[in-house]
Amino acid sequence: MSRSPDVSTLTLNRLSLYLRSLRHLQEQGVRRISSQELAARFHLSAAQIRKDLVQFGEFGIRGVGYEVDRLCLRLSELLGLENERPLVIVGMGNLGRALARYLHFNTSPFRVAAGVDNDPDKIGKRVGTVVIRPSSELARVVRESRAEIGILTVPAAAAQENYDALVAAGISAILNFAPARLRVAAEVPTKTVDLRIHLEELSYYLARG
Amino acid sequence: MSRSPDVSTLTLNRLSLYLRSLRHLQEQGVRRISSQELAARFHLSAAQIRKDLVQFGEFGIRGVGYEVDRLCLRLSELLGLENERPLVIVGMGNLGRALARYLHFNTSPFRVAAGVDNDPDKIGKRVGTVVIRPSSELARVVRESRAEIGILTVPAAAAQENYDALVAAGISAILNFAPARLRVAAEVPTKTVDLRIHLEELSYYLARG
DNA sequence: CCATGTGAACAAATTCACAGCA
DNA sequence: TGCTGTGAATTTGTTCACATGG
Repeated sequence: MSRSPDVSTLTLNRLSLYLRSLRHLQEQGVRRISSQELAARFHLSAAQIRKDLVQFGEFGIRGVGYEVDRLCLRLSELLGLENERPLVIVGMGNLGRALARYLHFNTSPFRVAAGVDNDPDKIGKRVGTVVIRPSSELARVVRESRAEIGILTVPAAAAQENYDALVAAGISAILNFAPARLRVAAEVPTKTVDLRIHLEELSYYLARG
Repeated sequence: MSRSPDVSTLTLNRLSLYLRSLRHLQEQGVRRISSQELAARFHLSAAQIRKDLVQFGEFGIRGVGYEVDRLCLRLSELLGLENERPLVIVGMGNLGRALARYLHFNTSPFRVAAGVDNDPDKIGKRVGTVVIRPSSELARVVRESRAEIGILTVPAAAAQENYDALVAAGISAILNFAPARLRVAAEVPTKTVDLRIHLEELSYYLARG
């Protein structure tokens, strides 16, 4: 399979926005749209939309614009959203349990397929539709659930260890919520969502103007 | 008060990382550290550390490095982390409730001071230490709790409306979890954490390699 | 025609390499 | 000497403006 020329995270994240915007248009029955109008409606940049899209093919029609249905489909394929994407949550504390319920609803194709924790009191408890299983069985849980993406919601101190366990269990990508700087595996794309960093950024703006 | 030359989000977020790293060193009893060693230990870039820091003053000693205690203090001041920062959570669904508990522990100076929801069944219920109050009283809740930062955890469809309500209630900064493109108030720094976008990025990497 | 696709101009961010000071 | 602080070089990302083609 040909390795596409590296696409930046910024571009990729905008593709998600475009897709979301286009789906709104779809619901409104809009059939075609120009980059200019798309930009105007959703506060985006028209030139950037075109530049972003053209990296993946010529999806537009000169003089006309883009067909909404077609572009939705292509973006959805590009982002790999046509297949189910089972998730496994590692760490069923407050955040893990909330995500188990939250990601269950309206986040297709992502579906929480399993959850593990190392607290014996939690094992066997049910959250949403998943039953909590022991961290020691992570590899088996990953195999059985066919989970591809791991959600890491353990305390910072346990993050690296559980990250490594996910990698060893054969997971293909990881979304980390622990406020920790991970030593990541090169072959496992990893994103960290660090709430504290966001709060501290806002705090900075509060402190100075 | 002098408006500092604009500092980028990227720099600001790294300052948070530096502070966190330095606190680890502090606990280990390290008194001084060079940018090079700091970079090596936490997988950062030495030149970038220096560039980032020097925007805010000359904190280092040539030929020696940085004093850990002093730099911690300066960064903490810079980021406005010396004062309590009360938070108000708008939308006490799964995510809101989880954050109410999660942000309660070990996230000083951030402290969840209040939570509101518009579901009558939830009003008066207690989550962690906060009692859920009605969204209609948001302005009063903000005033009484002295909340400066609002955490927006409502469904996408209700995001703009609740965002506007937070602004009207006099909040100073907002952290938004709703997967929605907000029309933001220029004077209210706003950050969005969009889980779906992160998942879709990972999905892209799974689809191509 | 008119909106896409695109090279060239511009801007932002990072890295390099070294001058200068403790 | 050895590190910080810093201009210059490089890389990365965005915007502009127009040639191209349906």
